Amino acid sequence: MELHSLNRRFADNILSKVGNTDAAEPFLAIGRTVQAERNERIRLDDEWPKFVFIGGGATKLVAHASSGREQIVAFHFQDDLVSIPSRGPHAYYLCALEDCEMLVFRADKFMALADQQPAILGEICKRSLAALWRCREKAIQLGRKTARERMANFLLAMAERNGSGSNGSCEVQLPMSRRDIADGLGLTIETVSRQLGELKTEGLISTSGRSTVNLHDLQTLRARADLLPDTG
Amino acid sequence: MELHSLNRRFADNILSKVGNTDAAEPFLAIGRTVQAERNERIRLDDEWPKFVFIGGGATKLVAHASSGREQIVAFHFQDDLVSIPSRGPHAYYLCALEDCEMLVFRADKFMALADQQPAILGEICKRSLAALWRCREKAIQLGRKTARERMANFLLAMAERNGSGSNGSCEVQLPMSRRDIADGLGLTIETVSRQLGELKTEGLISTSGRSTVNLHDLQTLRARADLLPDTG
DNA sequence: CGAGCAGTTGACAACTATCAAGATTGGTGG
DNA sequence: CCACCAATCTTGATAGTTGTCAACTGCTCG
Repeated sequence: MELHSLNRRFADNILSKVGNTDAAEPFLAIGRTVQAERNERIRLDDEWPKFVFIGGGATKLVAHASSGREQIVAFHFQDDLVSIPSRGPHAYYLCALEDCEMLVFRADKFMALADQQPAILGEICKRSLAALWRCREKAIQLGRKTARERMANFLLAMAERNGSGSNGSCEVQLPMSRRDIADGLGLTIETVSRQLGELKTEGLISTSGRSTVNLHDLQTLRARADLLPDTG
Repeated sequence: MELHSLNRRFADNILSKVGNTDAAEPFLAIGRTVQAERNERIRLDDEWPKFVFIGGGATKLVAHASSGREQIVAFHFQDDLVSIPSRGPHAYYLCALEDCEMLVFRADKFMALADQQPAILGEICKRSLAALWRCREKAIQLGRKTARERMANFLLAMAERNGSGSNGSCEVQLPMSRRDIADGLGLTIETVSRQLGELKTEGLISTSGRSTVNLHDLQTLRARADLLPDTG
């Protein structure tokens, strides 16, 4: 992706409702363009909260506690706007799952500009609330679900995002390693591996290579995820 | 708290930056005043996402999965603005920890009004992001902390919010039951009780009655919470 | 084709949940 | 003011799930 294309994409996604294309300039002036390779951490000083616009690629937002334990707090993909706090009780960093391109803004400056454009503010608001809702769903998973339920839920979520095929069966490409899955679900890689093994044994899924998973019985998987029925 | 006072409080907290006191009227027109007693669930139809302004009292935002398992996703107190999604993978409800008074808004109508007042939009934005950051911290706890660490962290957080006394020691009033603590930390009440017991045995805390806890050694508790050191 | 890393599997330990009694607490009514 | 009651909390014994450590297997990519 060329620079021009990144800026364009940012304008289209975040500033689209403004109508005035000049609106992009002050934002681009305070934004820093960053390219990151697969598995590269995006360097962000801890001093200021940031907003990061993902122009292309997939990223994980990781928190680390001491003792080397890490928790992936969210995955973010093309066109997402990620809010990253400065270092608090835990330190956060953004890491590329695949080659990425992004725009990094100091949050205070970004908000100062947004304050002058209600449409942009509304967009940020909408996205923040969506992120909050997703984060709550993750909290429920981490607090009250078994390894089996988390795994089923994860596979279904991936299928919804980028699964192909339908009528009860579905092929999914996992863009992340077992470690990332584990860090996202609050489990260990061994437990993830074992859960996949059990699902295979039961015939609910099959795998080929490291990243391809075939879901054979979405309905049973949904039951395993222990979500609420559609109505009730 | 009288009605007038509730409306006033809403205006002061959420609309304060507008300057124009007439700005409150359209909001109050679409808001529903709700009183709730201790342990009462606030009835919210599942149809629409909501914003709830807490005029007074303390509340818990609870998600329930099937199997009767519940996870408290956040506690909210006076002057907080709570965003509640409509029923998704899990159902949410707001519940009063003590007698409460609040204003309930349909989120879409609320946002439509806010869109016309950048200052209000900015305020919502700021609060949403703060809620997101808190939620992420909770996710880390639920995903990667032991019962002991969660308990220490919880006590310290409560101390920070409403603890009295200082110089290494601190008295805290817990406004919630053991069940609520457990549901907030993703544990069972028995585990919560045992963790408190251990902390007592070690002399780090002492309790009197059900809700008073004395923290005797904040520094050691902080170490127990496994948070990052202040600089690192 | 082989090296190195990612993933799997197994044995075991640790932690937390579950089930089941008891013990406190704080409020109520005598 | 005291005794009692129901609810809440604590404690104990046990089982189940997940983490830890270690060995092994199988991808991928040079």
